[in-house]
Amino acid sequence: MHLVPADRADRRTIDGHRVCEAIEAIGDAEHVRTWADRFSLLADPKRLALLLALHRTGPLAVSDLAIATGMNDPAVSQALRLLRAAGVVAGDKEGRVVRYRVVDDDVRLLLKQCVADGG
Amino acid sequence: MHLVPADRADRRTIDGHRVCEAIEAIGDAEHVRTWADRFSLLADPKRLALLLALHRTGPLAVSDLAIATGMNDPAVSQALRLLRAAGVVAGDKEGRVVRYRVVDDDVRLLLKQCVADGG
DNA sequence: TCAATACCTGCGCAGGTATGCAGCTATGCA
DNA sequence: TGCATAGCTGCATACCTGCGCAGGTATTGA
Repeated sequence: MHLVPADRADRRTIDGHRVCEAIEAIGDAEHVRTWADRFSLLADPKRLALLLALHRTGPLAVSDLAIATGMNDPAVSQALRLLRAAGVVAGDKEGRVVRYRVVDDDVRLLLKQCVADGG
Repeated sequence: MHLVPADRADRRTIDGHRVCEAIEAIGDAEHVRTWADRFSLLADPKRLALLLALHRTGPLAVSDLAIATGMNDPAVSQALRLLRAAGVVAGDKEGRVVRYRVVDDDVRLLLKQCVADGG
């Protein structure tokens, strides 16, 4: 198999066959980017705290999240907007209160793994 | 239980008891930060590609990783330095070749989950 | 000793991102 | 209608981060 793109086919390799395996292992670039973006959403302590709270406690209002995490309301709101735009959380409006919950299964698994580690 | 710190105990809550649950759910701040940092390491497509290659293919040399990912050597080297400093990968020197491998079990689980999703 | 290879490091630039502040909209209640 | 509350948005600032370039170290082989 010649999986090495033409623009770098002339470079010297150490373990030639392994390079092809590695390219195969990495897989589709789009898939990698999707997961990198997912990890990026969890890479901020504030956002991760919000998600952990939502994951383990269930639907929570914005201002309650703000009190629980020590953030101010706009900061929570913006974090949730980001997560909502990515399809990770969804909000249910009840009067003037919006309760958010986690709706992404992949993220749920990641959070579960995070909780399993002595959390 | 009064888990709400004094500096924000006077703020009005929507679901008072849930705030305490949420604080408990978030857990230790140090733990959250540790995981956020972990996720941060996987949040870059290039780094994630490197880790996927190492995870699925086994020990690989720096220049082979560079060819497989399309990065240039210094970029790979710097990414590996970051991962090495975080204890995620380790390098075995053989003459002038250094082969890296994944050594962090938590990260391995995350990568496995990433691979499991149609990768 | 000289040259080539494999890898590492420091530096500077460009681009992205979090954060605080002020102000806005919408709902509930009297 | 008037007012307080819940949440959202825009903007400016400071910060972080990835990336390429140039140059340095260590090992191999002639």
